[in-house]
Amino acid sequence: MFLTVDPQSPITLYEQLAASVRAGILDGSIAHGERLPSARELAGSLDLNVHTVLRAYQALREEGLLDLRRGRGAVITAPSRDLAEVTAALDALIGAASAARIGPDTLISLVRARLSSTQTTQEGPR
Amino acid sequence: MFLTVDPQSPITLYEQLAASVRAGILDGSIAHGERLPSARELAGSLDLNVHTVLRAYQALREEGLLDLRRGRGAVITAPSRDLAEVTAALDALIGAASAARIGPDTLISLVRARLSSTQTTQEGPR
DNA sequence: GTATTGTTCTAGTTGAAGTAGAACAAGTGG
DNA sequence: CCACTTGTTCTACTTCAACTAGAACAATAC
Repeated sequence: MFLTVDPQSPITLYEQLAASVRAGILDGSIAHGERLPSARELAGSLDLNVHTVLRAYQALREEGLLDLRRGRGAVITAPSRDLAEVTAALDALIGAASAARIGPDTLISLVRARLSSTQTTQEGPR
Repeated sequence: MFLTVDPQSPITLYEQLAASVRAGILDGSIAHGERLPSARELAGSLDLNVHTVLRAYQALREEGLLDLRRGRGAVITAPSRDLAEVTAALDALIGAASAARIGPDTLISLVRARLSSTQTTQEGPR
């Protein structure tokens, strides 16, 4: 399990951490049912404040990816997914954007616009 | 030309405005060579500060989408693109993500990760 | 020349993010 | 039962980017 964070990034620390966990869940490096390090522990090893870690954990819980309970810690509730199709679609998108000379910011804007115009499907297992 | 901004959005105002212009360029509602409203004018109609508008303009210039000059204003330097393939790829991605029950935040994270791992192609005309 | 418009500067406010420490409650494990 | 762990909640403070505000300035248009 490789959870990392870059203090220099413009993206907030808790968001980076959450993204790191999401990625781990997706690619299977963090398995369903697995327990994440305790907030205090992870805060220590990443040199973050406990509250920052907890904020990431709570964001993940709101997405239905994590189960948080006192005394027990943070347990993954979402299964790994088959990413083959998503990865393929993603590659196709990056390729098409590159061909059309569309920059990173523009592409992110496009994705966001499409996402917000669509009904947001709740994440996690049924 | 529909440039809008939502003060309630978590996304910064200047970034929203920049995204709005990028979208307009892409779909052709803002043509190559067209002149955007002056910063003061746009600030007035969007109820923003002049500096906020200028910040958006300057971001777009750094992306090679805009040409800024005193007295003349902001002129689009980037041509409209053929978005057919990009849109198709984007739809495919959204579909695949939805099928895999991947949420908006996770998808954005994925796209970002893919973008930063790839060489960022400079935007705009050659 | 005059008006327009981006550029640059100083200065202040606001709010989210992050840090810090403490007390508390629910669960674990002996 | 008891000690320990761990998330929850609370207050308080710092920091920094975003935003606002106003002014002076420089290049361009007409």
